[in-house]
Amino acid sequence: MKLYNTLSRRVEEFAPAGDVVKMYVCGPNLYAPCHVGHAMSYIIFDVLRRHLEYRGFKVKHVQNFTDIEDNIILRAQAQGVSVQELADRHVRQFYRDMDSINVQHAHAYPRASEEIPAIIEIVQGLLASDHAYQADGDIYFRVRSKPDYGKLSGRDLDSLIAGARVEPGEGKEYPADFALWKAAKPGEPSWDSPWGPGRPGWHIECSAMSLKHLGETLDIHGGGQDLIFPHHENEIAQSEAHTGVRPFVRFWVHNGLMRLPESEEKMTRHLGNLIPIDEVLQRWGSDALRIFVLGSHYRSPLTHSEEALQAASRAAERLRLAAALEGGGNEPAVDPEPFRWRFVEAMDDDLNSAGALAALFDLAREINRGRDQGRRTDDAQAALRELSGLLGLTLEEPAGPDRAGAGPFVDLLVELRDRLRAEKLYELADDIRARLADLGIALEDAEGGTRWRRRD
RNA sequence: GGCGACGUAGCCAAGUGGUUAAGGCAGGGGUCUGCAAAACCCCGAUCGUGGGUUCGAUUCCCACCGUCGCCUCCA
Repeated sequence: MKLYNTLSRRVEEFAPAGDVVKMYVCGPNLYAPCHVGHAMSYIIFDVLRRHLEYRGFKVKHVQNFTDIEDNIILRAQAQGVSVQELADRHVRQFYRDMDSINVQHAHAYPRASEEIPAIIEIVQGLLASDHAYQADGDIYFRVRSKPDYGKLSGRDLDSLIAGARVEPGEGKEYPADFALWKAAKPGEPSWDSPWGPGRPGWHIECSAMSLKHLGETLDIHGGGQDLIFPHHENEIAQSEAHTGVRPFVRFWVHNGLMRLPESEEKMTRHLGNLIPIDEVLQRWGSDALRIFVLGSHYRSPLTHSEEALQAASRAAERLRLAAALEGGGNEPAVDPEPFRWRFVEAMDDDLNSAGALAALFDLAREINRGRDQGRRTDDAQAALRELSGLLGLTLEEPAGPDRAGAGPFVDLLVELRDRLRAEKLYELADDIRARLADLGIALEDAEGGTRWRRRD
């Protein structure tokens, strides 16, 4: 398949270097719960993984948790709990969120706090090779020791410094140097090291964890576009300086960011302009969220909106009904293969999920048409379910937990209404239908009997 | 200020140097239905503005306008 590589700024033909695709995706900082922006990113990499597997590649997927860092330490102190406790709480929430949006679990979820020895080893190596230096117990990476520093984000050191946003920093030799290890301050969690008690800087954890779990060269390293600089730039510098192996990553893949219509700024936790994952799920369901996300290209920014989710929700219903409704007959079967071909071709083209979805909707129409014509549709419906699954769609009705338990009562009303209709008491029957519609229950009088389903 | 991305029908959004510019949602008409719904059929785009390259550009180049991202924690 073809995949855009941030490093080359081009779409390239993708294949793993070995027999397994080594894929590392930057995970969340555990200082707060994830929001739909995270969901967007993890859905996209989930779909990338599913497609690679469909294409016959074996994928090893690793995602980290950041559980040492300024924000999480501050939050824990503010809430009067340990960093560990706060992190654990958000890890549990993370797994619930991933399950609810049908994201396949990674094969490993390393945590920074559990990889300290590996981190220390790398820092030692960088010190020994003069790529790093010590200043008051802090260790900094010497950015000027890497002539190609800036190659991922497309910037040179002069313009970085001229940008004036770089903090000169206490003991730094050079303003753009970044911390590998920070000396402990009072009250902070710390670990023993050859340089005294301290904790790792932010970027080094990913270098250590990817090296340990996947090796010196990754096939794919993913994350949001906001991580390109400085995080991923610094990872490259550290990792390549440490191992001497180039490239650290063969394909850098970055997703566009989600934003809110009011602010038109990206959604991010420190701005507080965010929407929790479960809020979207409870209202619209997982399939609607995925159709919303996958309906545009993964590298484009996406604006969160009620209208877009509403539209995606209706679209999900369309696919669900096409896959589920029975009928048809023994006329020649509907052939799903042309649609499968279109689907795969779109996905192969830099993960064009919008094009793949379009193929799915066309297949749905073909199924519906075939059913009207008395043709066999079971194979086509099976294909629709299978291909939907490659996008992580369940084609199941959203749970709607607030109405749980209402089912039997709706059944009762529907049954009573059917008797009214049999008596031709249409006014009453229509009134029941209208009142149920107000409550979010849609009725359909089909030949085999009345169907009902939830609808906003 | 530096680097980068985007601007396609009412809304969301693919895509292509040249036959009819995907798909979803919303809307209008029709078929079906007791009436609806679902489904099916039909209907909508001078592709931000102005130049340029070309036999021909929405697609390539330049300028401008607008929006956004990174340059600081960030998916």
